[in-house]
Amino acid sequence: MLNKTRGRPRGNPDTRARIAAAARDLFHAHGYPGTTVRAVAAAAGVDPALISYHFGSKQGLFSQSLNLLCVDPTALDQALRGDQAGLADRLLDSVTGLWDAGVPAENRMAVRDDETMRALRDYLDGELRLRIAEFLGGPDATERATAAVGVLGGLIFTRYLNPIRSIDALSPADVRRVFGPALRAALHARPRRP
Amino acid sequence: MLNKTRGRPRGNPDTRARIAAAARDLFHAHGYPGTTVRAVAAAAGVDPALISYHFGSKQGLFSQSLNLLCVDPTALDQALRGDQAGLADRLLDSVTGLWDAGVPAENRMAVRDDETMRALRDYLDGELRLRIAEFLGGPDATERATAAVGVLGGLIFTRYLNPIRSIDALSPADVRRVFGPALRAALHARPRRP
DNA sequence: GGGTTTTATTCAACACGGTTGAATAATGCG
DNA sequence: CGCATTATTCAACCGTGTTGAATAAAACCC
Repeated sequence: MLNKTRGRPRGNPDTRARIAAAARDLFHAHGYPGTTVRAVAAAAGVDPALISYHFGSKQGLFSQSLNLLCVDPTALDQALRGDQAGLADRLLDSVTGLWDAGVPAENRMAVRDDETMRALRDYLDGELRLRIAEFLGGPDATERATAAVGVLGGLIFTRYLNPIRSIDALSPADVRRVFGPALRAALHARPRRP
Repeated sequence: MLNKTRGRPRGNPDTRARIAAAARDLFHAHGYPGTTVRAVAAAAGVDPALISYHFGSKQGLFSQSLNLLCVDPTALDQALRGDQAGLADRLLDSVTGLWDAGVPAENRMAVRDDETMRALRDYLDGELRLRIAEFLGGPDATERATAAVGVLGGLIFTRYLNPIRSIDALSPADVRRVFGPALRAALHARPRRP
């Protein structure tokens, strides 16, 4: 940490990876604004300037150390296979399975900063919505997929990003029970023509 | 902001109100982290120290200058009156009416910081959910209200807080069409017992 | 293998952000 | 009037992210 000699160190210690690991832990525990560059540097046993050198900026450090937090393509692949009747349940399970496991309940609110939001947005709009529309097929497929993305986004928002108690407290089975009707309607009910 | 004399000024200019007004505009335009205390002070034509004096801290300034941003009780009162069949539409209209008017589309993402999130959370869980449950009545009322809050939270999240294009682009009428089925199902379909 | 370039690191300093304490002038109360 | 209170500016402090110079090891080249 302190008073290490100047210049390049002996051997090839993968300092970059150490920094990224420390950053992942701290961002995860204290969120983006709550994590200082100096704290990451200290945890990694390194000078603060090194992180600007390796990652360009604090924002770059964040982007590059948290890449696959809310985007797990395999979970979606499994959900988008099978009969249409069970689609809603499979989608709900894939959401709870991914987020409940990945983020301990205490720290869920910590992952709520610009980069994560942007990643989530791109994922919902660019990936999830299109794949659901493709799977549904038929008339109004894109509008029904949009509605479904709205419902799933609501679950993610009210359960993980800004957890409100009555939804945070549900078990995964309860999530299926409570959100099932709405998601099924979003997926399969024809949006009425006015 | 220039060279004003030290000590108390003549008359009784309501500087506190000027500061609050400037703060409201800037927070609204650039969000909490993007708004510096010094910028607010400059916009109000006062010394930065004054805002610590009057509001205690930047956080205090924020709390006291933005109180009713996403909580307009009268809109909810109107929605929770009338027949149950039209409830979903009235709720959706009250959301789009409130947010679409209040926040110009460009700056919607700016209102996304801890205090706003907390206010929104408390509102969804403490106010909206309870009132909807009370209005619905009958068995499973609280669970159906929870589902409805999830759907409405999804709309707010995917349209205003972290707007994804396909939902942000909808007209208020489209919102009714697209979200209507899901919200109606959430409100009125019995959560199945497994 | 020696000389040069490239890379990885520390150090010191900068600019900016929020906050605080002292100084100062007007107001309000007796 | 005299005195406490209040509203204001100023200068300074401390913590933040970032940058440029110095330095030492590694990698490359002929």
